[in-house]
Amino acid sequence: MEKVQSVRGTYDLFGDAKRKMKKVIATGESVVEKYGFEEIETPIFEFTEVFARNLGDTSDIVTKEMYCFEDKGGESLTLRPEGTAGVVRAFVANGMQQNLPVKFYYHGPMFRYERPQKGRQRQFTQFGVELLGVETPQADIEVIAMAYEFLQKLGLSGQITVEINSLGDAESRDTYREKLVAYLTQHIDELSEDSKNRLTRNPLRILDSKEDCDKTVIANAPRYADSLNENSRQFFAAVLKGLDLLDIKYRVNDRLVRGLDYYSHTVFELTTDKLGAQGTVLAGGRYNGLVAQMGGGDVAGIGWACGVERLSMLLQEDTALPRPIAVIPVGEDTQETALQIAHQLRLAGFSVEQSYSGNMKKRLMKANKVNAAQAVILGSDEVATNTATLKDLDSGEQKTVALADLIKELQA
RNA sequence: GCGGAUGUAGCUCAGUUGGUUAGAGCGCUGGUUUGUGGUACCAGAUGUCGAGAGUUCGAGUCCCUUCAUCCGCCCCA
Repeated sequence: MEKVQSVRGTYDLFGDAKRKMKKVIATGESVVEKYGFEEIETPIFEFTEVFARNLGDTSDIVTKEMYCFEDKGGESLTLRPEGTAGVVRAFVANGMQQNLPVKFYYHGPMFRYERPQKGRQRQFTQFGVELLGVETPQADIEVIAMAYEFLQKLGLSGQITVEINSLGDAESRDTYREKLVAYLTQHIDELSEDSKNRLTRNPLRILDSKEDCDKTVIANAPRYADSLNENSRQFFAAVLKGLDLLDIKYRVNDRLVRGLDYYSHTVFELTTDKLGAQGTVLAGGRYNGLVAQMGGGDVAGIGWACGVERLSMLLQEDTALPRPIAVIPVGEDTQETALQIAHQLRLAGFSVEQSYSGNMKKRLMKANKVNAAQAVILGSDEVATNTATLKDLDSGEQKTVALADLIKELQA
């Protein structure tokens, strides 16, 4: 075995990094369940078309980032690059239109063949929510509020900016696209090479280009808001009003367009400046056409997903494990008693570390290393009198207690 | 996919214009007498110097290739 390293862009997760990710997911679950969301688990791979057809032929995810493979039956399959398409597919496949609204959350690995950087892996974890069957702005408000509360509970709201925009309905989007393309075509010589390409492929993306020459052109570009029709305008206003009512701070960014084709109306991103170029930590939007596109009828949808690794990298403090109780036998003839006591304490709900070898000094050192709060010391003297020495490892104080009272003492 | 930087013990890093047995701190192991840790002191182990080829009497140091990480672009969570 020569290649012991993990494949590019993948990581072994353990220790503090793993604990932080668990904390992010557990926090997300507890928040989202209060809003009535239930967990769904869909397969980690799907027929390639599920992603190819629905994310948009022009998106980079589809054109160059998917892990596609053929199985032994000759089917083209793809490791999921994002969560929404799979959940919507499951929604349609299981006929869930009968019982709207449907609220799901999920978490698990996603795969994208990209160049790795900090906060960007080829296998990464997303936690996301999907709310299907609600057309009113109330859904947008609730879903954003949920995202906001989630980051608040993680202690991150202070370093996060909420950016929001509206792409409007299909009509508004088409109107704007035409206007924008017309404008940009006049200035095509001033655009960067990348943007010249995007002009035919995905012109909206030019709006958030980081190239200076693009920025100058964009500064005078037609504004998205001016292309929104009355319906779209009212919808967006209602969403913003709701956020105001809930005291959620946001910034309207009319350059914000999302990468995937299925978005309409509200789109939003929660970003930080602490992760370099990978500042987007949670993002989502409304996707009213997606269910119909998969043959599930006219059902509205909205959702978001967050990068669990990115969020956990923002968590400052090390996540502490619960402090165990160390059970320490002294001498050979006390081992069996120690085994029994450790077992009883565990049955009583305590977290117990048995040191497996060494003299008393060694075992106390190990107790210290696992951050034990108390040590139950069992020597032949103690065993002979049915007692144990209970030592507080913070203060160093110790006392003799009867074995019968041990659990009561530890609970105090 | 494009541009740039980096790669030396478990971790963070030092290593002088190429010159003999490659270093530090932290961590780890053992000890400072037999049943008392977290502090202190003493001792010890650990590296195919990312991998491969090359130049040279001699390469951790120079050239090339490759792999990986980091930064930026693209894109995105």
